[in-house]
Amino acid sequence: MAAQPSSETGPRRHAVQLSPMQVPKASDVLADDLRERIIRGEFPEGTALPPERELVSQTKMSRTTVREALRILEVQGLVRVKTGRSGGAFVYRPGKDTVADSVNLLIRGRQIRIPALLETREAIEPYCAQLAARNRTDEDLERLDQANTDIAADGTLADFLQANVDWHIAVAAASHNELLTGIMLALSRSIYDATDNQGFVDAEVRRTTLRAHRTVTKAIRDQDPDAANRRMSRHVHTYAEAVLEVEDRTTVTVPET
Amino acid sequence: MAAQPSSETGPRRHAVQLSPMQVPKASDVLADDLRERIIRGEFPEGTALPPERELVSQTKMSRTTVREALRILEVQGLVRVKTGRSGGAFVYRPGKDTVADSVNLLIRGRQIRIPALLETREAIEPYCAQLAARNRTDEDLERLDQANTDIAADGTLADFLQANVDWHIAVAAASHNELLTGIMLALSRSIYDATDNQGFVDAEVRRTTLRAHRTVTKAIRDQDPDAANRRMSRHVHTYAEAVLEVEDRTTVTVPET
DNA sequence: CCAAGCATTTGGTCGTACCTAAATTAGCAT
DNA sequence: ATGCTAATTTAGGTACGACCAAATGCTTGG
Repeated sequence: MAAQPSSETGPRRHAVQLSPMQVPKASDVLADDLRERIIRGEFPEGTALPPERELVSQTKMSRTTVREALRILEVQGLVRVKTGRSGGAFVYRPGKDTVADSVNLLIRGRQIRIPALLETREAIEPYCAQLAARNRTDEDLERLDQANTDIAADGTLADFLQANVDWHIAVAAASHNELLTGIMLALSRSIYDATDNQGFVDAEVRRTTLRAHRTVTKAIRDQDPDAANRRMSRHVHTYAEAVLEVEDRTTVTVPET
Repeated sequence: MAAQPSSETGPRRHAVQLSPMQVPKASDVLADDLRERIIRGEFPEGTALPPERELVSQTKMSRTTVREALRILEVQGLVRVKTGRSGGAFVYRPGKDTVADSVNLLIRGRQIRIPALLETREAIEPYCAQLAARNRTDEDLERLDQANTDIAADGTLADFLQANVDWHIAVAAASHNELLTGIMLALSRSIYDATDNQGFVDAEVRRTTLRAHRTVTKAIRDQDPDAANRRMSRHVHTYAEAVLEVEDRTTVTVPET
């Protein structure tokens, strides 16, 4: 059909030059369009997109295509699909969960080591605490205190770790920076998973943690950004060192392949 | 068919109690399985999954289902699909791009403001510089120098911004922490987009930027983590203030809906 | 008035047919 | 023999059409 350039010496019938020709997939086109509208806020959160068959008749695409488009958006966390009558695809603004998921994928797939996780945390959390000290509201303080009492309560290991994570997240939330909060959320989940069956958390660690949290919380309450930063920095650094020490002792077994 | 509990006063035929029953979607099951295998490294990067029709006969699922599963993995960046003979789904390890994409979604969808972006950068980059000073190799230094000469060259605005981003990414890369690098990659892209048509970059800004980059680069070369952290902190903070100043002046027009 | 059962809406799965893209192979002309 | 063209083959992309399963709403009988 088309005249190919064949080679430099070939007889060029026409001087037309075409780029390699990119034919986007129909489902991507639909997905891109819907995504753009969702992000622009054209549909408020929670509204239902038209049912699949309706979209079919509107777009003149096949149902297969429409469904693939919806699936793409679902994976990206832009819609949630419910079955049944008055079901359908409901619009959600992209959330921190999506970021957390992809970070987790990165971590697991690239075999990111715990040290790297802890380093990242050391980078982010002190600044979070600093911002928290500047921007915290009274509700933020309540959440922090709640997490601290949960930590103080002698519960199971899982309880302790959860309360621990809650506190760190609360600090991030108190920074009132959604992006930082999202990243911390992702990190926390992964650090939790990595630290879970690492059983180095004894009573001593718990007490130390609680004390550190209290001092940081106080700095945040007193709106002392500098102290908050410094103390948090110290805390996460100490924690990291403790974890790494255990790591080194346990690194005999590398579960690979 | 099934005996419903109907109400508390109803005649319970049997004492059996069932949880609300969650039936995972077939495509999700397949996707989960494949994802798990990919992440575990069962298939080395670049290998082709069996063709769709082959998967159909293996899994006894319909082609629709198989295709949806593949689409999910594609969106998550775990496979790339090529058409044509000897095409198919090729395995890729999850990369930083995926994280960058989701961060961008979060930023655009949640209308994250530039200040929040800059704050996040202020949190991460100094520590990146610190790690870079500790872990940098000679190749890292080469990339940094290259970016700096690119910045020095009097090019277009886009050229300058690109070179600027390259340098910051190079710093992150020199930290040899893939996670931090991934996050910085995502941030840079977004900051680039946000700063692009903000036209506050004049010759003065360029000169200041170059000077700051040089001092940080020197600290990294000299393997002085403390200085690297301090100087980078100063640099990004200054830059942030400059951007915010322009922001305040320009905030007259808020292009919304 | 209320609950059991039916009907409807809407997503989920399946199967088949056909189109299109890309690589290989066969064929034809020089 | 060479080199271009055309057919073939393999794979994904799209389109219908049918039917299943779940959730809700509606109706009807008590």
